[in-house]
Formats: sequence, structure tokens, C-alpha cells
Amino acid sequence: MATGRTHRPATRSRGIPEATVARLPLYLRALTALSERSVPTVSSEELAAAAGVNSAKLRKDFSYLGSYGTRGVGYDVEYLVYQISRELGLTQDWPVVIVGIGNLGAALANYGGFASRGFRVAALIDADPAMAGKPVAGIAVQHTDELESIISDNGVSIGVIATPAGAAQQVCERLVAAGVTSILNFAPTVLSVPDGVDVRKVDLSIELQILAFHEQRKAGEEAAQDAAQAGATAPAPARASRVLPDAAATPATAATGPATGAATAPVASADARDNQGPDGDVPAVMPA
Amino acid sequence: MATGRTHRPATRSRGIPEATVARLPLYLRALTALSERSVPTVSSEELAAAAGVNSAKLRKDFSYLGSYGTRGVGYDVEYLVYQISRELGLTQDWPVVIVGIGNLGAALANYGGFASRGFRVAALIDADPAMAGKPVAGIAVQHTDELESIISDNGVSIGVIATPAGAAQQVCERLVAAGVTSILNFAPTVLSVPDGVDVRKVDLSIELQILAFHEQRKAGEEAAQDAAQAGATAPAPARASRVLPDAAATPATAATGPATGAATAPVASADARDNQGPDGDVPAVMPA
DNA sequence: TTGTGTGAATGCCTTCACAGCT
DNA sequence: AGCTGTGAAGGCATTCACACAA
Repeated sequence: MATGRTHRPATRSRGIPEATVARLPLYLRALTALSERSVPTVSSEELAAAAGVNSAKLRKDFSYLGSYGTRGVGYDVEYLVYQISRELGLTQDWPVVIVGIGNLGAALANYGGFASRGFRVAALIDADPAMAGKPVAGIAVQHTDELESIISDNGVSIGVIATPAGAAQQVCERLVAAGVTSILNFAPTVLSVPDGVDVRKVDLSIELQILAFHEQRKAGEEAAQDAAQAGATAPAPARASRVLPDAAATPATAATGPATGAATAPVASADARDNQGPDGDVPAVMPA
Repeated sequence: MATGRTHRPATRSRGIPEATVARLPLYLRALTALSERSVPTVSSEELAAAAGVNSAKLRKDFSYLGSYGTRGVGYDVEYLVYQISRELGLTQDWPVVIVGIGNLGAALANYGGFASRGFRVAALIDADPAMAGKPVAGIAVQHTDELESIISDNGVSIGVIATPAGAAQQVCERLVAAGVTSILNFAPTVLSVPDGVDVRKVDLSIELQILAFHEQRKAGEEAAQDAAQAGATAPAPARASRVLPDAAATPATAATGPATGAATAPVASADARDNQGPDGDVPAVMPA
């Protein structure tokens, strides 16, 4: 399920697996660091370690791009940096707009990782008239009314949504109507978009919940072990290191469905009544 | 599973696929929305649409938790909210600390999605003495010196790193030494951690690069089609192109540790020259 | 000898399709 | 009749292990 796959003439002669695409930025970062230290070549083993993956995977990934390495030697750092950049489309300029200049929007606007990767913040947009004109990260915030003209005047095809959940779907529709075809969504809502538009979602709450799941399990195992070997050894090493899946490899595509039905997500939910005595659950986390 | 299931939910969490765990928060959010609208039951089809996945996948996911639905009817919203919350460990309180109170750290501190899901910001920590005492999101920022005592006094097991790349590894080590076993990393660096510690990474730059990859491909297809049939205009985007991404250097450090092949976490990018400022110029997350 | 490139094997995830409960 | 729960099948992704190039 590639992102935004339509049932049209799907020319996929150049099929790089999604999982591989998601790791290319990772390799690129490691390679850039090596490049700055003037390291001429690097082996798959070294690069893999720097990127946090295993070497077999890295070699397989690179094999999809072509044979850019030299047997018995390794990969030429500079050359590889260029090839990956080109493959990712970073050799061209990508103007992006950020909609919703709250704490997060401001953080994104100030993020330095943009420029060096070919991304240029073309505009900051906010619905609050009071924000208009205010400079954030050296750029004057513009009002939502200007959204359409900004997009078309700058040829923007990538938009970042950092608005509250309630406004996300509407902003999304305006962006798409104006010509944006790729959206990075930070609002906790499932955006519904037409075919051909890619959506990627980032949600801190979700990441934390996944961590909590594993954390809870760790606590359970510990308890079980402690119980099993009551006071046996002190330095009880919970050898169960859990390797979490990367959060980056999630395509996230348009929600099928007709209308934009349930677009509103709760930012302040009423929480569940969690009094019910959960079976065998630890009541609290570590006593203070 | 032919395992006869009785009325008693026996927490068979032993083998919930990672992919499923990653989707549970998604279902939970959709269910919470339904709950607030007082919807009593929901079918896999409806819930799947609201969560942006397909129904077969959703049913399969739920089957790992147990049989919480009713054939011919659907799922009881309230009950499912509770079951998923419990499975994720959200029925307990998770104190978290946020290290690095720059734009991003502040955005995270202000995020409303925490409290409603069992997460409580126990403390905000920053290395800049000038920040100490300053209130952010109603909480006074504390200096890094207090890190260890804060962690142990509050029984914190989850830490969020929103510092510049250069400080991330060190902060990570202190957090781990103090007892933190789950880390959400926003700094564009591969963290090296001992076994038993989970790390999840969020990186805006990577997300944008993945979008750029697909966007580039779309442009290519479009061009092919446009060439085949000139005319039929639309908000034709005009993109300037800048050859080569280089130009500026990317000092950022890569605290790469061979590690035991454990620590799994996607990496990041973003240049971020080591401006020691408290201003975490890191990717971000969260709705404003 | 060293380290890439890659068929083959393995395992995980998704999708299908239908049996079975309400 | 409707919808869940789930074996079975099909796709991807990862890992293995080794032929082959330098």
C-alpha cells in the first residue's frame, strides 16, 4: 500500500520499497556527517552502525538504487550522498507552507533541518488576525485568507498542518484545492483527501502510548521475575530489550470513505472511567 | 486461535504484533470521539473508516486482544475504550519529563493530549540557567542539575528529549542512569542505549523527505501525462529547481555507538549546527 | 582477502473469504 | 440477516549466506 496509490496507469518501473525509502533519509544523515569529517569511503558495516540498522539491510536497500559501491572497498561517501539526495528529490527546491502558528508551528518554523535538505518555508499561515504580520522565525505570519494565493504564487506542493484538530480537515481541503499534493499532518485527526494526495501523520500522543505499552509490559515482566526469584540477585538485568519499530515507516494514506464524517478528534477527551479493577494490573508506577 | 475464551479477559497480551500495538492508539482516539457523542456501538466497518484503516485489519487487530465484539451487532464503544486503554497501560498514571524547553519543548508541554491519556508532565528541564524558574505551560522550568532527583522523586520512567542534537546523547545517558526506561527522542541523532531501554524517534525532516520522494515521482508522472496531452490546465505549480543540496555544512554530531545492535530507532536528519541555545531546534510533533 | 550485491529462506503483516454466533 | 472472529493465502520486508569483483 504505497502512499497515494491510485488505480491509474501506475508506472512503477522504478519500484523502491516503501521501507527502503523511509530509511534513505537516515542513511543520508549519517553520510552527511561522514562527509563533513572528510571520510572518503565507508563500508556497509560502518555506515549501518552509524545509521542504527544492520548491514545486510543497508546493502539490500542500496541495491535498489543501483550498484554504487566497490567490492572489497565500500561506498564513496560523496557519491552516495548525491545519489540518495537525488533519489529523494532533494536536489530541487521544495517550498512548503506551515498552517497554524501556535507553539508547534513556531517550533517547526524555527527548525533548522529544513534548508539543508532542500525545504524552504515559503509562508506561515494562521487564522488569528492578531497573528498577521507578526514575525516568526524571521517570516511574517499571513492570514488564512491568503492561503490560496500563497500556494499558487509560490508553486507550493507540500503543506504542513499544525492547527488544532478541529480546523485540520478544512485547512486540508483548502490546501488541496489550491494545489498542494503532499501533507504532513500534526493535528490529531484522520484527514480525508482525494486520490493522488499523500498524507503523513505525526502524533506525539500515539508515540507515547506505544512507549507506555512496552513500559507496562516491562514492569510486568520484572514483577514476574522478582516474584519467581524472590530476592535472589540484586542486579536483576531485565535482559528483554525491546526493539521498537520505527515510527517513520508508516505511509498513512487517504481515508477512503465518502464524506469527511468524523473529522473532529478530541484533544481533551473525557477520559474513560478507569476504576474497574483491572486484573492483576499494577496499581501505580513506582511509589514516590 | 482456537483457545476457548471465557468471560474472563485473560490478558493474552503475550503476543500482540507491533503493527497492531501501533494502531491501538488510533482506534482509541476514534472510539473516544464516538464515546463523546454517546454512540453505544460501532461496527468494524464504521470504526475502521473513522480510524483510517480497513475493516479486516481492524478486526484482526482486535482479535489479538480478545473477543470484545458481538456478532451481528458490533463493538460496545465504552467497553472497547476501556479494554484498549488497559491494554496500552493508560489506566495508570505515567509521569514524564521533558528535557529541552525550546520552541518544541514548550509546544510539547502545552499539548493537551497528554493528560487525557494518562500522561502527566512531571517536570520541564532545561540546561539554560536563565530558563530556570520560568513558567511554561504552568510549570516552572528546572535546571538540568536537578534531573536525577526529579526522576527518582517522581518515579519517572518515560522521558522526552527535545534538546539540540549535540546534547541528546548525554541527556539520554543521564535519564537512563536515573531510571528512565522509555525515551521519545525528537533530536536528530541516533541514541545509543543499553538493553532494556526503549527509544522511539520522531523526526520532521525525515517525514518531509519521504513526502518529497513521492512528490517528485508524482511530478514525473504528471510531466509524462502533460507531454502526452498538452493543454487542460490547472493550478500549474511552477517549481524552481536548485541543483545540489549541499552548500551549508551539517556539523551535527552523530553519537554513533556500535551498541549491541539493540537500540532500534529510526534516525534523523536536520542539520542543526550545535547552537547550544536552549532552543531545541528539533523536529516536532503535536497540534498547536 | 575484503566487502559488495543478491538469490533464497524466513518471518511478519495484510487481505481474503467464510464459518459461526446473535 | 448481519457482523464478528479467524484459518488460509498472498505480499513485503528482513535476514542469511555466498558468489563474485577489486
